Amino acid sequence: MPGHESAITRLRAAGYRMTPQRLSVLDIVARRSGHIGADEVWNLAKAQHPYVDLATIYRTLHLLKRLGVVTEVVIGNKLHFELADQHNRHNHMVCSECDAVQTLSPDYLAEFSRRLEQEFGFTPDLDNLTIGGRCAQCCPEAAE
Amino acid sequence: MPGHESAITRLRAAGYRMTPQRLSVLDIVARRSGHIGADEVWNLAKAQHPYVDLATIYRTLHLLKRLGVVTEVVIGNKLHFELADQHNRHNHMVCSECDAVQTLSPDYLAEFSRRLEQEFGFTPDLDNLTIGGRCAQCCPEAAE
DNA sequence: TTGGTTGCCGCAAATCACTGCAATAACGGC
DNA sequence: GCCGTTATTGCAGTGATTTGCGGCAACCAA
Repeated sequence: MPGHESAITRLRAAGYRMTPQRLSVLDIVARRSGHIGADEVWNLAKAQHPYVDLATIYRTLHLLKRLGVVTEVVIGNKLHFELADQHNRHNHMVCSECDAVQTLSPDYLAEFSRRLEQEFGFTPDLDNLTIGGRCAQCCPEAAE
Repeated sequence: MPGHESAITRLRAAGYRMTPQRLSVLDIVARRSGHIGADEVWNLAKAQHPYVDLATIYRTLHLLKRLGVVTEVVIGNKLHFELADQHNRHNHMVCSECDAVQTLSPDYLAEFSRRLEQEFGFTPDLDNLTIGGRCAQCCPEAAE
């Protein structure tokens, strides 16, 4: 529930309209602690509002992402989203074998990010950065 | 042309068979300096071998990626591939606005990678890591 | 409240990537 | 060179996400 007001304000300020569909999506993502798949958002949204289209879910999630209200996590071949909490920013490490997700403090990326900006003028989108690789359990090293 | 031999050897050593389709894909990616889209690989492959299926292209590219022969670059919502050159490793920074691609020395990520491995046992797949963000031209800062 | 503007939604189709399965062909052994 | 084993291919879906379009409704101004 909290976070809605500021998100609605931000939406309006940017010239967007508030609709029941957008409220539903916002509410669903906000209630969930942690990431949630687009399909799951859709299922929950349909319960509140029978004829919501999946395309609307995606468009809304992308809009909220652009506004910085939610962040995107790439897990396997699916997109997940979670409420962007300024007080608890974090990145994700996703295992390409087992899809396990670990969170990571952005402090680990601060120095790297600073250099990209200074040396290349490139502003990395750290909020939505997912790092792929192998977790400790699936690491080839552990298998041998 | 160069790079084929070692790739073929590696394929055989791992118990895979060499087929005309795989040779085509390998040849196409090797001739191209820089990244190439899966659809473009397909078009070029069809010229050499009329009935190649797109599924075969994807399967072959994924196989070559697993063997470390090619690396993957995510550009927009499409996958691109390029020959993995051990003497010229690099990462990619892709602008989410204009899809411009810049290369980046992996040195920038070395320290970061080392910490992930030491502190979490997580082995990031740096060879296939694409960093999204805004390039200098598209950066919001530059617009204001 | 009403009317006009214009952004948003549902629908359908397109796109890109991937998978299951039966037929095919590569490769080692004879 | 021929044969059998079995990895690989082509084909025909399936899954996830995106886009075009016409109608609808949120919002602003009067």
